[in-house]
Amino acid sequence: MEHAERLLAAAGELFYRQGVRAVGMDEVRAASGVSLKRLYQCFPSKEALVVAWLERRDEQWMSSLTSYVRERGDRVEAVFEWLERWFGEDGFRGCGFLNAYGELGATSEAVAEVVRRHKRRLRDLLRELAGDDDALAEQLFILVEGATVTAMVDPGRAAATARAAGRAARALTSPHQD
Amino acid sequence: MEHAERLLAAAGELFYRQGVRAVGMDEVRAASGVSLKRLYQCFPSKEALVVAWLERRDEQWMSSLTSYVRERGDRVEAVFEWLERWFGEDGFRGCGFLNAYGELGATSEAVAEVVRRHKRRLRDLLRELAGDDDALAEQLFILVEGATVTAMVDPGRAAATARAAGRAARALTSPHQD
DNA sequence: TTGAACGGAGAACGATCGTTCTCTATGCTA
DNA sequence: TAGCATAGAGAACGATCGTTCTCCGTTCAA
Repeated sequence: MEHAERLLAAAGELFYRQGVRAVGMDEVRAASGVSLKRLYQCFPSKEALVVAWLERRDEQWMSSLTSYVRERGDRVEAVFEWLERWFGEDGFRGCGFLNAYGELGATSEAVAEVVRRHKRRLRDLLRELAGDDDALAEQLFILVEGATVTAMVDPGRAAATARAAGRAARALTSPHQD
Repeated sequence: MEHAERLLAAAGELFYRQGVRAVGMDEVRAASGVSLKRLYQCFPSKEALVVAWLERRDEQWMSSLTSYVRERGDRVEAVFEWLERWFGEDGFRGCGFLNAYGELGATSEAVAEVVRRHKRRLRDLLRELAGDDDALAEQLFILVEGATVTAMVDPGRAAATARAAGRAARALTSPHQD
């Protein structure tokens, strides 16, 4: 359906930029150009819209990161190059999943579940890039998460943050080589 | 004033557990036992209450972490031992500052500012523990932030997350010694 | 040309929000 | 005892929320 896509794009932009609870359904209607009646035909509640947004964001975010690192020979460093680009995008405001979890995770189990699923997928990708080294993958995951929230709070130094995390990743991946 | 402390304790618990916007002022009144009239005498608006909560939390959180590492000879590893304890506390739900920033940072400049100030203080402490090595301090900061949000989303593995971050910190601090 | 199904605009609804106001009881001062 | 300031309980207010409903114009089959 055409309308669902317009709704998800408009709602996602608003949710990400302002936080979920700060955005009313009428604001989604105005930004998407889809009538309120059809909005509720596509998504029976605001919670359903939020969950659908996060699922779509998971697919797009993971697919963008995955194809970037695939094109660069599955090197771990490519993850942090990709992060640096992402942090520099207009309107970057941290991890939409972590923000949604902090805001709604205690209230909505459906939101908490889709966030955990996204983080599991990210961890799986990092484990694969780490050659199935679970301990290293966990450290890389922590670096990615830490760099992302740090870049959110201090966007002026976001590029430096991504590079610092990338250097840490390199040191952890090849601890005896520098 | 006695009432302000009761209000901050009750409101902080609610804000941290449920998210700020999910908590109404009447809920704060009920949990604190302070009348609505006096609540607004102590804090002229909800935003003022939120900011005061974050400032108090900054003092308590930083002072708890600082005294813990001081008692252990200012070792960097002590930071991650402290994190592991924190993650295991009842009701742990990640970093209250990051959660507040994600929820309100785009709306309230006062909230954004107090969060940035708290993160600056944490970074300053880590820089001191890192012997004024800025690059190392930045990596330690990223590890602390990453471990905290990871522990929020997956509390069942929070202790393992803290230890993984601690091992990464050790490797980065003494890269040629293991 | 008629009529029935549909869709959009937006009014309406009940709930809840942050904030203020009213009312009454209490205690203190003269 | 009389009068006044104060405080708490909670009603009230206007705004806004998520959600539903009403109205009216359009489309298309017969």
